[in-house]
Amino acid sequence: MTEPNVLALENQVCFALTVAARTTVALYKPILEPLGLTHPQYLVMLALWEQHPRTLRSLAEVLRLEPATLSPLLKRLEATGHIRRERSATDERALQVTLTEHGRELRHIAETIPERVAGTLEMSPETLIALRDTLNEVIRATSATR
Amino acid sequence: MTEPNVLALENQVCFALTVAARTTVALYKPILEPLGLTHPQYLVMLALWEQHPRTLRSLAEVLRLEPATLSPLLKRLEATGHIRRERSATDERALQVTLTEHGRELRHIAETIPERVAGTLEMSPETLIALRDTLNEVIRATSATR
DNA sequence: TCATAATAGTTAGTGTACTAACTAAATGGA
DNA sequence: TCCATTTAGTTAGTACACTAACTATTATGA
Repeated sequence: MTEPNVLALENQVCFALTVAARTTVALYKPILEPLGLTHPQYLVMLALWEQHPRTLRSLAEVLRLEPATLSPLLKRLEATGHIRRERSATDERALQVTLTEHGRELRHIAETIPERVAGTLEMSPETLIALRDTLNEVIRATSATR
Repeated sequence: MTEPNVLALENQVCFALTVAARTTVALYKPILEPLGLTHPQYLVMLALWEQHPRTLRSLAEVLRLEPATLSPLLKRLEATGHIRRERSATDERALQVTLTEHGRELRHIAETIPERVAGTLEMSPETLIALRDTLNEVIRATSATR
């Protein structure tokens, strides 16, 4: 009776998770490059296309990132002309993030991206939806304090 | 007939993937801290417990990391006394990575880790295995050139 | 054999992503 | 009202993770 090796790299869900995340993000790189965006920046744009203006805090919450991570990222997005960063008039502490004209227009091009990515994944829509749901289950279980 | 928003953050598999990877890795942090390891360093240790000594290149391949990423990481693992870095006698280009006595001994403690992590995931073994298999499918599809 | 190509690591530069420590502004009792 | 507390961002420091450019060593083929 040979017991399974619990420490085998191949058996680690977390290893599969980090590698899958990296290889999938890498898939976006050539697609996002023409838009002048990195993948984390693209996620910020998705959040802003859904609702803008919104504060750094609001973005940090939906993206599940620390404000300290987002702060310099937003500065880079401003430098590339995608967004504007300005203090809220009603609350001087809050940083209002607004899409520029350029940032708004990118949405039309971006709309073709999910299909292109899904294409190279070679997986049925059902499998992808199931994967997404399981991942959200993982996120829920691993973020008990939120 | 309302068409689904393909750009909705909630619908992005890649977003769920990166967040799940980050929150799951975060789960390991307090567990690995007593061992003086980060999660990427832990993965290197897993690879070395399976087989050592082995070269930087060999590690980069199984971990699916660039040699440039692993190079400084291994230096940190050497500084904390987990491994030894030395040039191969037969090929002066190759970097042989060997576990130290301390690095070998950590394996016993590490053997309890997978169970503890799986516990907080609150998911059945079957679901976890299915998740791992789907992730490996994603990895395969997104790494066509390997 | 000897120049050329291939291979193995390293370094520099950029961009996340985190924690801890900080500043500034708003809030909320006493 | 005014001081303590909370809230919103920023900065500094550490650690990945990538590409591009580099050095050093080994392999190869005319």
